[in-house]
Amino acid sequence: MKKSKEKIIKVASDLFHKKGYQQTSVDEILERSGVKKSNFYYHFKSKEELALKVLDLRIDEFESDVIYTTLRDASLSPKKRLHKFYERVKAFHQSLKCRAGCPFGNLAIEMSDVNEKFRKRLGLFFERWERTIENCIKEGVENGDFRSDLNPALTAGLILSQLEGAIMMVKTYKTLDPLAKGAQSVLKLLEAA
Amino acid sequence: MKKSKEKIIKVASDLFHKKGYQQTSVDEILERSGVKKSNFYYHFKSKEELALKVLDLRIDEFESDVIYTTLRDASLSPKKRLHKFYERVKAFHQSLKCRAGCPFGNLAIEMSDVNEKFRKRLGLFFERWERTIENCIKEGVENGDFRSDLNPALTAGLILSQLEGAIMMVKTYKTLDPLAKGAQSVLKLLEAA
DNA sequence: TAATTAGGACTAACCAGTCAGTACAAATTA
DNA sequence: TAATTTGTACTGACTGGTTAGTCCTAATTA
Repeated sequence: MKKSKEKIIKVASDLFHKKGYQQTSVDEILERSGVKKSNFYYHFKSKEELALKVLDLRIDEFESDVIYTTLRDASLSPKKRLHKFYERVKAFHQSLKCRAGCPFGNLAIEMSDVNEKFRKRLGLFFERWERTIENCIKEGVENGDFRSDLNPALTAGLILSQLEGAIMMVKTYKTLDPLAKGAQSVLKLLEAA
Repeated sequence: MKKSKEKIIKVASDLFHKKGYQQTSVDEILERSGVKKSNFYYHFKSKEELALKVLDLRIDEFESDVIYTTLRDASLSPKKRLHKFYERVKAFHQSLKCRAGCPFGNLAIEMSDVNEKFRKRLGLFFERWERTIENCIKEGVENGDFRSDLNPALTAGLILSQLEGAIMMVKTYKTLDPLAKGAQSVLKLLEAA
């Protein structure tokens, strides 16, 4: 049941990531998923509705993915958490051969001026992500992993921005270097003296 | 004469920044510049050629803009240079009302997987920018503005990534906060003890 | 029997790009 | 100096393809 719907979502999720929302045509989603147009519009009232659904799903998946949950893995020290987080992010972009980039960052740049629904969802998502990093930093400051004079909230903002920018550079340079060096640099700067 | 060509470039430069390359139609450039299509194709052999021209011009302009040249302003201490640089970037995005984002970062994300010509130009541009920042950091390490254990190249990479990510967040949140807080955070972390 | 899928024809707007030809001024030639 | 050529800028009409989305009927499946 609803096999077509699932197939559409899967294909669309991949295409939106790799080509962006606006550059992915409904016809291409249809062709790749082997679903007929009439069936598509039976399940979704518009391309926008599909994309919003796909975004919500991607956010849910990511927030329960190891990459993300590593940040609150209580079995690891805050410093180790951050280190492992970066390793997993690197592995993800390696598996993408330095293409595509961050599904959320891409969409934020593409859609923030164009569609408020996308912008708001992405804004809330980034805020949650930032808070998750903030807690990790806070704990690290408390247990002595990180410099005692760090402002956790400010530092979390820096880490997330740096990460998104580094992924942009990975996509541009087609090397993992910006991510590897960025991680190294951040970890070094946060380190307790 | 060639007034049409200049008008096209001006209008296209603005539209490419605000809407992206692929989402800007030749027809819209024509409408806004009051130039006829046949005239457009007299001056440019394709939309791509125009966009490449526009990109080259934007890069040239930026590299001689105050925002950029502040980074090598020998009349200022390295720390002051960096501070002033962030202030000018903030002013730029304030003038854009937190919309549009970074013309180069946007294009890098949009085009790096799609068109090698764009990707290469942007890659070289980012490299030059990074080296400019690197020199500023190096000098700051030498004169005692910044921590003596900083690796200038690594730090420059971090600063540029963080900047691009922060601009992404500015566009998403529609506040200058990510840029303001990011600058504060970076300056603090680089500070000599 | 109700939900789902197939099939296909259609619309209206939009897309990048082409084409043959016009207008005019400056340079060249007779 | 008058006639001609050349180069630049421009125009309007057009092509072939793509876009998201609609409409309707019939078949299939849970």
